[in-house]
Amino acid sequence: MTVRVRYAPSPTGHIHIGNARSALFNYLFARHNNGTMILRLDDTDRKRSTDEAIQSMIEDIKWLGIDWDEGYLKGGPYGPYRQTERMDIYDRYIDILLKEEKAYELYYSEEEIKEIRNEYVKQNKKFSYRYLKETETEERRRAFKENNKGLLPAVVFKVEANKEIVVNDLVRGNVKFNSSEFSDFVIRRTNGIPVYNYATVIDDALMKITHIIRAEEHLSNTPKQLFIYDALNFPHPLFAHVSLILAPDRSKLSKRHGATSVGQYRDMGYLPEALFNYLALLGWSPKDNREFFTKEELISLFTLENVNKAPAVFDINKLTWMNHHYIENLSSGEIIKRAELIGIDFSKKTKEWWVELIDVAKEHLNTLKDIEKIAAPFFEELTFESDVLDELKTYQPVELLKKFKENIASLTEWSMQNTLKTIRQTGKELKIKGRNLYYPLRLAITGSRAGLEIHEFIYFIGKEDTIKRLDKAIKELMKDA
RNA sequence: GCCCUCGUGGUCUAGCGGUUAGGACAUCGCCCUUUCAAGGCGGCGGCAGGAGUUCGACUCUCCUCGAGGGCACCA
Repeated sequence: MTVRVRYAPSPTGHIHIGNARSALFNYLFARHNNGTMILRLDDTDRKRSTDEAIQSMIEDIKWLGIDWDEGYLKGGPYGPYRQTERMDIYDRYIDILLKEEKAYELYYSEEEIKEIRNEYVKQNKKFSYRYLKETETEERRRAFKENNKGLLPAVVFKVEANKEIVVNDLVRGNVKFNSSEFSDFVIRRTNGIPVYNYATVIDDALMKITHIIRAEEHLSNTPKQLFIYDALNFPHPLFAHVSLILAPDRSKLSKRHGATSVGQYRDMGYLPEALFNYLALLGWSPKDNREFFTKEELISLFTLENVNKAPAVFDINKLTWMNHHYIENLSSGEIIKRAELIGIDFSKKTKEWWVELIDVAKEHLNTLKDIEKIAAPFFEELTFESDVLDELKTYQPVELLKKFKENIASLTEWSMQNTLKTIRQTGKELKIKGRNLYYPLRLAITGSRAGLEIHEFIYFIGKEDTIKRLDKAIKELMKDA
């Protein structure tokens, strides 16, 4: 049996981190088993599934490094792969269910149902479509047709009472439900569009999906889907319900927690290989103490047995640490290429200048965006925040700055090595060393507490600018002396 | 309310009846006699609780508690 898995997002914009991990697990599982990865668009929510939304979803998934063999944009033997293009197929099976009396048509509008349901809730009575159907009159049917032009009666699936149903789940074992916990449910709306729990079954069955790997939030609805499999005599697929990714406060990761989409992480300067690696390790473990894996290694190691049952908190700190590692291992040229892709501007200096800068700045970069932070002082006038100035004063650095200016001015051969030598030389002459030597120079020349090593910074801004900056700092310090 | 799932340090995890409970991120300290950062070394910190079963439970069973998810003409 060849493995066939699918990623079936509802394209409503950028891919959510949780969905991205589902896609990732499907992808790894497919590749590990030499199976087929299918991309299907569950776009029955027409309001939200715009063309732009589909575009950014495709961009995100490709950027992350996930590709697929069959489906949207690729075609295949079981198409079309967009639910909105499969309406005739859904209708065909609706007809079968209706004919076999496994479903029924209900002549109530959505609004009417809502009202009735509210009424029932108020009276503490249990709502059921079945009762409505049993008490439905010929008169109501006639009235529905007359009053609801263009609308069809809803189609409701009949749930048989008191049947045990088990979800065969590869990560949770056999999860048992009793059908009496469920009541009849709508499978086709009055507007003719089928509902998720129905459409997904038709698609998964017809597309011969063997393993459904998806988030745990779907587990409780799986019995409903299994009822439909059974009603249509479709063989059950195997399931793998993967735990949710949680925010630091242990609730479901949502917009109020900050960045939650793949696109946002790309724009913040995270590398796809870092996100890929990090996400793979969230809820899955190779049972090994290593942390860094290439895509190929993950593919060869990935199995569903090693998927974790407990939900996992998304930790941006660890992602950032991982990202730093991946950036540091890229060549400076490659880093620039990647950074250009997210719109970082390299036009103010030559390519050579940037490569040289990034060669030494690499180890400071947590994200690609940090390049802007590190480069900013080169393009901005030197200014002093009052607290930085106060701190600088505590070193009483005027003599040091003057001496250093003198030494740097007489430096003939401009190199990183020599700027460092000049600092040491100045220190020796004044008998200052360590933090007392380097830190005031850093504060005076950059106006900032962090960044490149100070001799590197001096090298990159050049002699003239260094002297100008020293003058400015000295002037600032003398002001209220 | 009903149903389902889960529970190892702050976080991600290894462990599948006998371990000084291992690793990583974060945090703290030290070192790198040259700063911040990076790096190296080290420290703090954990089996949710209670009953069983067993010579012996993080590991097996039950209960409690806690967390999350589902119960839509959303997906």
